[in-house]
Amino acid sequence: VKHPFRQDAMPKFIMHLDMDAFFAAIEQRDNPALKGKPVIIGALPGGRGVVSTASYEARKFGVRSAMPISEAYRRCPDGIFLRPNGRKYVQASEQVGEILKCISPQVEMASIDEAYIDITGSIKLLGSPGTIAMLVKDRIKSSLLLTASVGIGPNRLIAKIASDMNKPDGLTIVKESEVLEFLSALPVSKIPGIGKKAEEALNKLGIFYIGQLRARSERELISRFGESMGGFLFNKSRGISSDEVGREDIRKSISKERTFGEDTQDSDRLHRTLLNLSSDIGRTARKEGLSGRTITLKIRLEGFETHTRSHSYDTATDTDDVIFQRVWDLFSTSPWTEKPVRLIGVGLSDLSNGTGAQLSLFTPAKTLRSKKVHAAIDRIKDRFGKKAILPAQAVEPADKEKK
DNA sequence: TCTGGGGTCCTTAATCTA
DNA sequence: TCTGTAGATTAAGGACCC
Repeated sequence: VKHPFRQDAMPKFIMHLDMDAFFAAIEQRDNPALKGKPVIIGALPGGRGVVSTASYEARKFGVRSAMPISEAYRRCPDGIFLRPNGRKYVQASEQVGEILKCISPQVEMASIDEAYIDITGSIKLLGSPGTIAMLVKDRIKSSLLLTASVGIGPNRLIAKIASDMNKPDGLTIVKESEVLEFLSALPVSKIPGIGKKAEEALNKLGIFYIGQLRARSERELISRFGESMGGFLFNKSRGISSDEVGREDIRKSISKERTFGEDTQDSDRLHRTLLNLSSDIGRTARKEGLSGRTITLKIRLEGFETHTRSHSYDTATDTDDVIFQRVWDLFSTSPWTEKPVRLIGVGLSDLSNGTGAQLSLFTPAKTLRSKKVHAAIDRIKDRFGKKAILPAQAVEPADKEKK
């Protein structure tokens, strides 16, 4: 029997686990004086910055993630404001990962506080999806002293929306047969990927709930929102989404940025900051064995006016000096060198492994010889993906012959 | 309200190239 | 060889996520 989610296989059981107020909960766990108190992790009041995580006590005051810290302080002046302790959170996240790997080998940490687990194969061994969810929650509670909310559904979309239904310490299971009914009455903004702008655009068309979205034709959605977004909306409104878990993603870019305490025009300071950001990027790149050929300068002026300038070179780099020299070149030829700067940032992209030569050095396929080179390159692309680098030795002969 | 830092992906337009 | 075009690539900006 065909069903709407997979034509060629039995439905899976996908679990999404979301740690509750993760950063704040860790701080409360490790400092009993914070228990039961409104704890706000992020920038400190008085500075420029936003809330990263608010404890549930702080949420009662209307404090939310991504809220400017000044606003959070206005709403909750007696809150306890703390800077994040990243290392501690990474460690806790890894511990969560270890617990999940005992349940199923198919675990994907989607962020520091979220994971997808394919539990389809674990049911025979461990019991029903509900039993497995309780097992996970209990282990996290007893060994880490933290709570998590869990959603289970036939694919990633349903699992993710479900985990958000009953926070904190929640558990929501959506059977395949219940998917459409489950989605119908939810606001369109519950679909991950629909933010403020997309929600406004849909509301303008009289679409507020996922059920109303489903009532629109694919043709209409594509004509209004374009091929990509239209197809996305059409599928998600029907609960259609991937059920693959565990695809490790390769990083596509490295970036570092700094917001100044107050806007600055001090070119020495900008120079120093770019130098520091460049060497941070170089360090990260070398640590991960990556180098990049595209450099991006990001600049935010007074009034949040944001610009980027980028340039792609034909050689990739992971070296502090080269990154700096390239980004300085972009900065000094940019038109905003005189204006007060709020933020400055550096990015490295079009990444490849190691410091080797790039695919972009290809010679034109005009001769038989270069066709051979192309065939070799295609084989490498097939095997390693189109971003694969060509070992230096493999490039050089073609290069020499060309000259 | 006054907006961090680290990412990913999408769109659009111009240009290059197979 | 000429011409036309589909498809990459580059650059800039923005939406979105945690």
